[in-house]
Amino acid sequence: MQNMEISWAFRELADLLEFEGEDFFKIRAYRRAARAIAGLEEPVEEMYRRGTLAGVPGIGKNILAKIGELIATGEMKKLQELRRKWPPGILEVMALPGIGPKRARFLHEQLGITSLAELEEAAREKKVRALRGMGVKTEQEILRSIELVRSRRGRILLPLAREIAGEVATFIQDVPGTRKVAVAGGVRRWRETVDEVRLVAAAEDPEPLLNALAGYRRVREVLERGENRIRVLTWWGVPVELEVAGPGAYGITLLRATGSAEHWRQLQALAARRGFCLDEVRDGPGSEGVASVPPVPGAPLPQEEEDIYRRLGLWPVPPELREGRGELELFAGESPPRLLEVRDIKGDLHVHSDWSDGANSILQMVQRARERGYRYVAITDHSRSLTVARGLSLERLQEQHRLIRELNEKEKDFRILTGTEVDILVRGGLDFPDEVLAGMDVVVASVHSGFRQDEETMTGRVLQAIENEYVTIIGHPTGRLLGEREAYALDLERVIEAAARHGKILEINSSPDRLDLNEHYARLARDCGVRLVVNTDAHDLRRLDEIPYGVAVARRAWLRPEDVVNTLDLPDLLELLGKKLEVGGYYGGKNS
DNA sequence: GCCGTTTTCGGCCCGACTGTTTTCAGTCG
Repeated sequence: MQNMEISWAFRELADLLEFEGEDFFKIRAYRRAARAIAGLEEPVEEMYRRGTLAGVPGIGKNILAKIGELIATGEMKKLQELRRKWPPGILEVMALPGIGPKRARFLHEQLGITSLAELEEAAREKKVRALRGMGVKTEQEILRSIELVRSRRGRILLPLAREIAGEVATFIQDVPGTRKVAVAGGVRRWRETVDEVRLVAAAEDPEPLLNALAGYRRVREVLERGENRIRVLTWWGVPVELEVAGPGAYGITLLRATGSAEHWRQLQALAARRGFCLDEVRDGPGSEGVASVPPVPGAPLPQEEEDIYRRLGLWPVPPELREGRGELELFAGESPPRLLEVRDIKGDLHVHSDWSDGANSILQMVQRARERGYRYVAITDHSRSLTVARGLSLERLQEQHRLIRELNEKEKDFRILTGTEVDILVRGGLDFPDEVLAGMDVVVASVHSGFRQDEETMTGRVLQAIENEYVTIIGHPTGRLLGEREAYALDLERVIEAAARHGKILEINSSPDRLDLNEHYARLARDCGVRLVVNTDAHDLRRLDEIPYGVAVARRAWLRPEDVVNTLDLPDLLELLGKKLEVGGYYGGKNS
């Protein structure tokens, strides 16, 4: 059993117990265990067998026993009981913004609500507003939330999609007859969210591969099947489509299956102008290899994507850029553009530690950053107002910075930058006074409160932060949480314009549920002369490794290394930040 | 539920906001 499945089981257990009104701390313990399991780097099964699982914080006697049960039987009795007891739809109701366990329970008791559809009907019939403690506003809010949930239904975040794609691809790779297999579709293009996983394989005979996938243990049902294509619904509720191409048609099949549809259409048009024909590879015998770019007499059929691009007079277009937004022109020049790559990143300027709500110590985060090949990392814990995140008081902040200066004296070839993620307060202004901010290397200013303010107010808050001379970076500028929370009302064009004017850096937050700024605004910002930074906002070691998600956003925004400040070497970065290079002693604030 | 040179029992996550009330319950970050 995979870590993810075990983690999910505990999450579901926690959700159902919450609906039942079980003790808050017990629920939190299950959630913590779920997170801990998801964050493990080794397979839980192995750790369980070796006896090392008991040492993981958050996993005690009881949870360990439940994990043992899951590993041995594939089931958890307690969870099964709860699943029998409550209809599955109640969890969706409880997940609605504004609806928690109490209200979900209340709606269930009063109106017999067991699903979103039933809740929607009740709200439309104005039955919700009649309940004690609810009114017209709540009812309308419920209808709006249901609509939002509907619009994103079936879409999943990239990390899960990549995990599914990787697992199924590995499985197909091992099927006898498979020559090669690749991930295609939106996953390969690094889209923010996807609604399916697409794979392309090369084999002489598609049959064994299609059969294998149809019988794969994580496949719930076969949705469609053709001669060389199969679409299945997986255990995760995500459709997976596998297309098998004959060896001669692999490249073109992969190209088409990667998309986007618009990119493919433009390629076809370009091919037509050059007297080629990019055909669909169709189902059915005889179609393999017909897939064409044929008419260069004597030339071999292009086997790989790259060959097809070259035949069309283009540099191979990286998958992230294949959106039909002008990339063909970009890659038609004398030399291909040099886009940002993960290996260009020399440090992370937004990282949390266990001084606030991070899970790991400064030294652990630094060690991991070193392992990634970074030359610097900024420790930017939360500021004092964010009490839920154990925001640092002035005293603790200064203590932390003293510690960092000491640590830096021992570090060679690496620099820990002092910093803060300072709250942009509800009524404007920052959570630390200027003279404190002045003494730090990196000041990330972010909004964590008052999300529902109107656009004018919110934009004013952010502009005020940009105008503060000690702020270096605006963190996760729009505050969106993919699939959970819309961006707050913000006039981003004014923000970008102000950032350009004041020389402030805008963040591309790599957290896969944020990706904030998104590719469109990142590109706009760059075009307006704003520098960007790709940060992880990591709260634990593993999340330091999420940098490729942010880099993918940057690439989809066509950013080059020089557009992104954390590709700079330390001296150049410090110069940009207006800081001196020498180690220690540069913490010049009044409070040092 | 987990955890512990403050404890094997009693802490763990608190303050603000919202919509509903007319003093508060529920939700959220």
